[in-house]
Amino acid sequence: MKHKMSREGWKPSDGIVLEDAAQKALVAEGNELVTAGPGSGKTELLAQKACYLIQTGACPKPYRILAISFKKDSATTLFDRVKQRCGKETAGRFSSYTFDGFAKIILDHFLDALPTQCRPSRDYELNNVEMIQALTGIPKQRTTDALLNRAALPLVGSSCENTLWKKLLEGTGPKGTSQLTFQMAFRLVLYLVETNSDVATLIRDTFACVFLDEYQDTTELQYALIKELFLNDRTCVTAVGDSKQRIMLWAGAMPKAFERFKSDFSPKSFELLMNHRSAPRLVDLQTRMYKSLGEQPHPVATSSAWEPDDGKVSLLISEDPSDESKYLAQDITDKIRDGLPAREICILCKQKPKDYTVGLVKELAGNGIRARCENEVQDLLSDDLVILVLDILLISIGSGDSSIRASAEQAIALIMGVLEKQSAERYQMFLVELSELYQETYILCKNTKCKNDLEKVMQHVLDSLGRDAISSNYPAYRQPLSFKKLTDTLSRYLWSEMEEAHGMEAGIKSLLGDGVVPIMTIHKSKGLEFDSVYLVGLEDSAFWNFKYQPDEDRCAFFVALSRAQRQATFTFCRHRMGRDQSHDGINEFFELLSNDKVATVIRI
DNA sequence: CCCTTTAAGCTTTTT
DNA sequence: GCTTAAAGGG
Repeated sequence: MKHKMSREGWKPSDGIVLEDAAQKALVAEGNELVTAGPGSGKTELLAQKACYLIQTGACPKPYRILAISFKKDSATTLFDRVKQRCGKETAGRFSSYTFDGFAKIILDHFLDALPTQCRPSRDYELNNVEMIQALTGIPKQRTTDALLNRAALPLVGSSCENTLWKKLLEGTGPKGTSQLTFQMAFRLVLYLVETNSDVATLIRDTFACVFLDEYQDTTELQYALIKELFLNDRTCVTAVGDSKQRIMLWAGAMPKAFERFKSDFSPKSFELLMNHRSAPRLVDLQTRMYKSLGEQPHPVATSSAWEPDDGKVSLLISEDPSDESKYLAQDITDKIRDGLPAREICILCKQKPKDYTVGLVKELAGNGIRARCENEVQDLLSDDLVILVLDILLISIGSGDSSIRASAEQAIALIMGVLEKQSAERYQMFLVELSELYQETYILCKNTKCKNDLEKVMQHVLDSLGRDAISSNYPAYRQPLSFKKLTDTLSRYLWSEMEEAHGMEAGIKSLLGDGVVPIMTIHKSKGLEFDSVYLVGLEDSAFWNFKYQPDEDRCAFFVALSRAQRQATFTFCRHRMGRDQSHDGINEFFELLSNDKVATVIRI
């Protein structure tokens, strides 16, 4: 085992050199608030800080580090980075959860400590939307949440919100399976730690350090839990975020998140001043927006890999979407023919991406390039089991590379409860079973003639893995009908891809997004980066809310712009969606882009 | 059944 | 703000 390193002697791993502010934030003790603009390398900072805390003993054994993110994606990325930077052993004391994942673990662990009148059944179901709708008779999730939120735990009295809670806790089926919304589960956890000091102490004594990712998006409820658990003189809380990228206010993010953290946690504040992502000319435009985004203007350093004049911002003004589509399609096609991968390009919209890009998608298709709204398939493709099923199909037809084979093998071993260490003999047997599964699946795939056949292949794969075993490894698949939903949707999507792409291999790769230009909303693009970004529809009708939420819409524009590494293009059409378009309401963006030091205006 | 008025959606994640 | 769906009146 490696011995403890001294704090002074510790150096970032993999030859990473952190900027000054990041280095200071890394070694600082106590609570911290880090402002991390786009491309500032906050994942790197958090990963290195985790390594530092564990390797120097600043987070002493047996304490762990807890990182909380909003998306699964960010949670896994952060964990993987820690593993990559400082190895499995160190990562073993690093927990990376989403807010809801963290809450669920607490709920599952301490469920019995809840008072009986608000205790869900052990086998509670989470976010079973249809069931919750059926029980409440309310179609909209947000209305349900708003009503349920009014109830005071532990549900004394019989107000209508308490009755609704009780109805959902009583749940469905003969055994009375409770039906919880995510918000209910979260509130139960908050109640638990507020009222049960044993539970709260157990959690506090597990984690010495807490990281809060994308802190600007924290909701009131999430903040209450963090404060309850980790505002004390032993836990060090590091909040990392950027108020310039705060576009979730409308969905419940705390308007004064940073002020609250400052006054409650009295943190040391740091601001990262590098932008490792974008070229100088794009960064120049980003910093010109600081003032209107409520931040003190200050220089932002770019990566030395860029030339000072690198980066290009354009504003494309056209009469109608067909001109626009032709121009954009040509630009995108040129890039792809020059060797830029389709995934390095992104087409962004403020809203309704499908409506804004029908013409462009057709035009690109004419050039042999596929573009797709990621919003539709994202849910499907962020499901681990879906990816596993697709990987199994790929491997079976002989198209899975070694990394896919390895990750599938690992996942299947986990499902089947086979551990390599446990018994080499047992593992050998498992490998034989695995190759049989691939063999059988291959034969079924070969005879796939319609969507229905495809569904049967998937059912066979699921049966071979064992549905119960899958359920215990993938909690979302404990719910009835979830398997049917998977085979249903996945076979529908895959079959249409296979028809278009002529064949299963091409179909799967295409469904996975290989060679496809992504189209998405600005909101979905948060946290991502692309070589070239096209924002289609810089028009009043897309920014209709600007009058009422100018700050948030400025942030949206900033988020779109800051996704781009090399090129950002904004488009305005005088005529779209069957009516005339204006930009009076969002003229500040046009003034910015009309400055010829900043952008090139193209009129066609 | 048709016309008018009213209300909601638009931008989201999480096991 | 503007579109669409639901609800209400004749």
